[in-house]
Amino acid sequence: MAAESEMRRSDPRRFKDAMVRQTHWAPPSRLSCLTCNHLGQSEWCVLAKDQLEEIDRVKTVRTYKEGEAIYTQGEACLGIHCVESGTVAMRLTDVQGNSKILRLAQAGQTVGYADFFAGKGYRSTAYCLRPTTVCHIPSQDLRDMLNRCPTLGLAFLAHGAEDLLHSDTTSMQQVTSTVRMRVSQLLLSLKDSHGISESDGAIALNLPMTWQEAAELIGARPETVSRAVQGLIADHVIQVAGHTVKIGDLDNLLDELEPQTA
Amino acid sequence: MAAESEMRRSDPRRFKDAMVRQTHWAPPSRLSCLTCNHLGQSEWCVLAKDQLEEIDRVKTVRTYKEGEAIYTQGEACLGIHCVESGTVAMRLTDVQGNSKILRLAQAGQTVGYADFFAGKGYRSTAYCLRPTTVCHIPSQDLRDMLNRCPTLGLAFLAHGAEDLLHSDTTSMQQVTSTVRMRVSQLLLSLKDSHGISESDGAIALNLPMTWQEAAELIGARPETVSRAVQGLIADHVIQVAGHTVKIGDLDNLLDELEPQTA
DNA sequence: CGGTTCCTTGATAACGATCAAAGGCCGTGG
DNA sequence: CCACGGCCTTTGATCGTTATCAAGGAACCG
Repeated sequence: MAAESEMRRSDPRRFKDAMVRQTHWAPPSRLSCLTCNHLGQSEWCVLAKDQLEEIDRVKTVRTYKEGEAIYTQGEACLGIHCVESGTVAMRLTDVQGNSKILRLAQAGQTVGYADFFAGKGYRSTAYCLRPTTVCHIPSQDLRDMLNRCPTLGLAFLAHGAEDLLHSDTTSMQQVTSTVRMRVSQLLLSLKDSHGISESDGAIALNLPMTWQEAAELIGARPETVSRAVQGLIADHVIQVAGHTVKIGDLDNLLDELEPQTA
Repeated sequence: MAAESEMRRSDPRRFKDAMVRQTHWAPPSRLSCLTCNHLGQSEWCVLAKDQLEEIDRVKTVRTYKEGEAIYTQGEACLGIHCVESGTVAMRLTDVQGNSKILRLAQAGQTVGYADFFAGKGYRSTAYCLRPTTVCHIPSQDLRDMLNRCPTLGLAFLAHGAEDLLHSDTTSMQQVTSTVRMRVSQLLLSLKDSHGISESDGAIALNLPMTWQEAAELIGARPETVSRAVQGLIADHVIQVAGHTVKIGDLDNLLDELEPQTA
C-alpha cells in the first residue's frame, strides 16, 4: 500500500507545478529558529533566545519531495516536526483500509506533537503534498526543553485545543452540509495560505493537492467532488484549470455555505 | 433555545430512571481529591499530596440535575470541571442551529480543559445526561498550579491527544460506516462505563441518554437510529426495553462492525 | 508512443433525510 | 383519579444526496 501511494504521488503534472513554485529558497542547512519567519505563529515563540539556539543545535532539517512521508502510522514516535515551508497532510488509515486526510499543516505549524504527547507511536501518517522543509526535534531534547520551559507545554496545549476545535467543527460539517458546501468551505479555508489576489480583484488558488485528495479531506468520493466542482463551475462561482482555482467573486463562494439559496 | 432544551430534558420517564439509579451517594461537600476513586485515571494523579490538598481548598463541588448545563457555549471560561460521578455530554451548536454531541465524559474525566487552554471562552456546552457531581477548579488557581507543577500541563496534553485521536477516529467512522454500524459501535463503547454483566453472560446496558441524543452523538437522525435499532433487535443482536439494552452475545455486536457479513 | 494516474461523465442503487402521523409514557393539573 | 399535554419513539412513504460501477478521455513521463 505504501508502494501504491508512492506511485500515485508521482503524477507528472503536479511535479511540474511544484517545480515552478520553487522559486525563493534558502539552503536547508542554514535555517535557524532565530530567523524563522514563522516563529511568531508557532509554539516556539515562547522560548528565550538561548533556548532557541539550543533547538537549533539539536534539530535536524530535511527537505522532502512531494509525496514523501515525514512519518508513518504505526511507527514509534521519535520526535516532532516543525514545517518550515510546504504543505503536509495527515492521513489516517483504519484496519479495513479506508483512509482519510484528517487535516493539513502549513508552514509554521508543528506536526506529530499530539502523538508525541500521547506516547503511543504515530497514529497517522504525515506526508508532503508539496516539496516541504521540516525541522525535526528529537523526543529527548524536546522532553528536556519542556522541563526547562513549562510554558512550551502550555503553548502546545493551546495548539492542541485549536486542532480539537477544528476537528469538532469539521465533524459537524460532515454531517450537516453537502459535498458542494464542503468543497466551497475547503476552497475558502485554503484561500489564506494558497491564494493570490489578482489585479481584477479575483483570487487565484493553487490547490496543494489533487482533487482526489481533496475528496479524502472532506470525506467524500472523488466522483462526487468532481461533480460538485463542475456544478460550481457551471454556476460561475469558480473557474478551474488543473489545480488552479479562480474565484471571481468571493461572495458567491460564501453564499454556497448558506443552506438553501440560489 | 436554552429554554427549549431545558423543557426537552424534563422527560418524566428519564427522571424516574435517574432517581432509581441514585443509590450510593456521599454528600458532595465531603469529597476530597485525596480519596477520589478516579484519581488514578485522571490528570490530577501527577500532583503531590499537598498539591491535591490545595486543590481541595480552592475547588467547588456541585451536583447537577439531569439536563443541567455545567457551562454553556459562548460563555467566558472560568475554570475546568472534573466529573466525580455521572455522565456529561459536550454539545456543539453552529450558527444555523444544527447541534451535535461531540463526546461524552464519564466519572474521572475533566471537561472544559481544551477551552480553558485555548483561552477563548467555552466553545461547546457541557450538560449532564445523568445526575452528576462535578468539582470546579477556578482558572486562576489552575494557572497557579500549572506554574508550580509543569507535569500537570503534560498530563492535560496527553488527555488532549487522546480526545483528538478519538475525534479523528469518529470522524472517520462517520464517513466509512453505516448508521447501524455506528449504533453498534456506540453500544460497545458504552459497555465498559454503563454495562452490567448478568448471570447468563449477557450484558445489560443502561443508556445514559435518549435515543435522540444517541442520534446526535453518532451524527444521524432519530428516525434513522430508531430503524437501525429495530433492525438490530429483529436480527437478535440486542434486546431493548426503554433505555436498557441487553446484549445477549457480544460477538454478534462485534460482527456488526465488519463491513459486509451476515 | 505506451503506460499510469487523475479527472470526467453516465447510469444505477442504496442509504439516510425528510415529511407525516400515530402511539406510549408519565408528570401535571383539574 | 382521570384527562391533558409534552416529549420521545416508532413506523410508513417518499425524495435526495451520495456511493458505486463502469468507461472514456486528458495529461504527461519515460
